[in-house]
Amino acid sequence: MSNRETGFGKGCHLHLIDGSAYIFRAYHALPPLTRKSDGLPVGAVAGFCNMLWRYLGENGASADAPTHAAVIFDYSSKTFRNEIYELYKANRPEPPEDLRPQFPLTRDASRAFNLATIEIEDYEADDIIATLARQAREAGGRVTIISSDKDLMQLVGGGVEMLDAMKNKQIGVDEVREKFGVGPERVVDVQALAGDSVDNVPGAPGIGIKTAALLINEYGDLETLLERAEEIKQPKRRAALIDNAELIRISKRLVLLDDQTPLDFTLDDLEVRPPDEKALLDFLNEMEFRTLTRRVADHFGTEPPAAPTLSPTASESDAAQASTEQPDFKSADYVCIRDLDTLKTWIARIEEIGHVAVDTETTSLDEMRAELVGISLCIDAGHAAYIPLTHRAGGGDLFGATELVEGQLPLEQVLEILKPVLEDPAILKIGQNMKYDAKIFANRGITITPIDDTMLMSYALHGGLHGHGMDTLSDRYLNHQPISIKSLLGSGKSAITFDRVGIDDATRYAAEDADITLRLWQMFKPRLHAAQVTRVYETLDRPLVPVLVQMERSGIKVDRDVLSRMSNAFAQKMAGLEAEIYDLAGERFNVGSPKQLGEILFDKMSLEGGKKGKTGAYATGADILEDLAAEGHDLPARVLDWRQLSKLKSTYTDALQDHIHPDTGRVHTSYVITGAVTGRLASTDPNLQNIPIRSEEGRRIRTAFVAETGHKLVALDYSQIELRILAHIAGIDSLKQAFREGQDIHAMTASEMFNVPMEEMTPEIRRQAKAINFGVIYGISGFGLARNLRIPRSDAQGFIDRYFERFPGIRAYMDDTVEFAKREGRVETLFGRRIHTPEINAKGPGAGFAKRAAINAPIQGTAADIIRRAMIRVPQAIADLPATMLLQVHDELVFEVAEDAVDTVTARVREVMEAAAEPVLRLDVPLVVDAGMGDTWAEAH
DNA sequence: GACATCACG
DNA sequence: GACGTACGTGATGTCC
Repeated sequence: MSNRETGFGKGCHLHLIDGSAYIFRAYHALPPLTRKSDGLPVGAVAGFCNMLWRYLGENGASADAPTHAAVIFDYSSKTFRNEIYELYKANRPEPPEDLRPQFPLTRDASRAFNLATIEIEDYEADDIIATLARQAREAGGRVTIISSDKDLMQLVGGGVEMLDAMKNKQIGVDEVREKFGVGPERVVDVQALAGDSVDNVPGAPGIGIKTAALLINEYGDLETLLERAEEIKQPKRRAALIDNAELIRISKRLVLLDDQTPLDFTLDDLEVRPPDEKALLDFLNEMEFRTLTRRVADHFGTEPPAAPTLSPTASESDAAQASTEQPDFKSADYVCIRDLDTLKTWIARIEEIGHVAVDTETTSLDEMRAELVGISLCIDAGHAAYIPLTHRAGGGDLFGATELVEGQLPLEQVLEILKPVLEDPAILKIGQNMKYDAKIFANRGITITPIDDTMLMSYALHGGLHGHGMDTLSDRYLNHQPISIKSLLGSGKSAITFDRVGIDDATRYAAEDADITLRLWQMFKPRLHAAQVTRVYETLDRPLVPVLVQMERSGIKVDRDVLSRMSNAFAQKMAGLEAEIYDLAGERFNVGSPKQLGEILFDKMSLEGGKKGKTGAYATGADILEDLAAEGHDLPARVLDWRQLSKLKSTYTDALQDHIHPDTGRVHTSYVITGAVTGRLASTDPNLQNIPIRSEEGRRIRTAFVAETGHKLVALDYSQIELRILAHIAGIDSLKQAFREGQDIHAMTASEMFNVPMEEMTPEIRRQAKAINFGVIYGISGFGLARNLRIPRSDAQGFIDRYFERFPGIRAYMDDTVEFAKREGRVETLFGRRIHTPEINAKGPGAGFAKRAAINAPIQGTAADIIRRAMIRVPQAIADLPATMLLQVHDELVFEVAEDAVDTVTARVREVMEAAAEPVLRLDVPLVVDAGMGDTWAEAH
């Protein structure tokens, strides 16, 4: 290949720079810079350029300067290794959105530095590096690989070294041996055994680098080891090797680099050339890297080219930029689009820029019933447009119906024109609470994608600090109070719908909303990185939007007759109870009024009981009435019965009927993604996450939730997920072991705590241990446990003390978590979701609440993250099956499935749910999912 | 609109 | 030593 007489050979020194690795490292190491003139993300490019410049500077002068150099990139994520093993690198998340446009720019950067820039389809950068390193070595030259990637360490030796440019650390044979426990020539054997969760190389289960090195050193090499696997004494290791021999061999093929990559150039083509002064400066200037441009210009002894930036005084910070360059809201330009030409001009501009803030105006907050009234768009701060579509004149005839106002483009036509834009994968649609708009569009046959959502960004950034509604965000982050919807619609009975709002007012309001959304997006987008919540936003929150859109639009079928019959039965029973209650009280009063009830019980009948706090009213909660009933008083007992029926009737059997959609015959709840600070969803209108189940009477309500004919409801729920997570986080070996062995965890806790053998366990002791287990998750206190178990506080404290004695790791977790929260003002889930705890350092009772919330949040939140991950993966897993995901109830998912697909769907969903933490997280405990099936939700659970 | 109550995980 | 408490939600009815 190379001409050894005159070309690459002895005395030559080849530098191979692992470009792809540096992009990712630069991206994660640096704050998210954007180009000032247009907001193009360039942080990774900046880091990459700085690295190259430093590299050239350090090497240019040294005696060890490279004679040849190249930067090597990955061509794409799919390579020939996917042919060997389908799942190779299947775990890799998509690169973050603001990194993607930087990939081609880094190639440009490499070329601007006049370095040979190489990428080859189907091959990873590592293979090209391996091939070039082999060629150089065979030609008698030296090689330095600028990378810290452990996958390249197999190449070290025989004149090949590595250099971690960021740490400026050499990696030679000794360093490789230190890392892998074997020499470079056996690195692949160790990697094949140990596997790699990052690249999804399977390896042998239970064998890590340490064990792998031990085995390889003992048997010499991998093949010998596999052939003689029967000789291994440890039964687990032996089985792991014998059972997985094939997988291990595949793993080796995955980690073994291909040093025979076909290349259409020679080493001689990689000879170092000095950078072209003008090309380099032009590139850096175009990227608007001022400091580096100046530095490079100084080096060449020339003037830097004229900066293209707008304001010479603007500082590097985005805050300064926001205040100097953004028009204020007073001078904002909001237009009303009433003709096709204007609309098309806007669309052309959107296509050019590649993103747009979108907001829909409708007649209802209920997306399933809402009529689309208008759409607003915003491309850059201060410039927004509103497209009125179905505004109507006020007044109207007897039924309120009126003709459309003149001067509006036809709805259908506008949707037809907008559809390709809204569905264009190259145009980012930005919204505030996009789930709402996505449903509005979905009901009109438009799948809006891809999206960004400022509400979800705020949730990831500021969870626990404040709400994430547009008014709050605009006030806090833009210092602007938007036009209130109330000022347009009024409130209460006289409120009008948005279609009755005048088009001028509507334009001001709607365009402003889109404008605010765009400005919030510009502000939040770079902050996601700074706060390290990009992964949370991009992998846990945003992808949930289309999933929930599908679930909410599907709804669940509810049998009105069942509910109606139950309502009647409840009414009758309540009437009977009321009569008894009046009789016992000696007068008629409103049983539903705690105030009146308190006066009857404690004043008139002089029962024991006290006043309560702020309002001075008697407390008449269920626990107090239960105590009274236990003492033999009939009235409180009857009231308890009445209250239960009243609750079931008003909240469920009556209210649920009103939520049955007239067209679909189904109930469509709405999930609030930002509803709970911990990462849980909240369900509203109606809340389907609190349908009764604990009482037999209430449970019957679930028989009204039914499957379509020929279908079944399937419910799958995580067993004890929060306790499992606690065992993992706190690292409690005995609990972890119990979960691994499938033991009764509450009985085991009881046995440990009270020294009762499992065979002699009584339900009562187990019940107490169960209460303690739950208490621990909630940030246990003697008072709370005492109240829950109805035992003296000193006894409860004794239990807790004993518990901590037996499980000291739990106390350590609690103390560490509270300490972290006090120091950082937040806690985190295992997936990096941040939950802020602003009250934790407060004085007074608030601190107690904050402490317990801080202890609970990582546990509850990690569980919430896990089921989010499952929900995001499930639709793909069952895409080919006649099944629909309908509901989520924190640790449970409910599906409607064609009868003959029940078993397949159950198996697939269970698999997804049980593996939902992986590959990001490898829990020390198994996740177990229970499943049920039936014609109604009562049977399925 | 605040409060008490009670449904769920 | 006192404080005042289990964690996270939403819907309903009463009362001001």
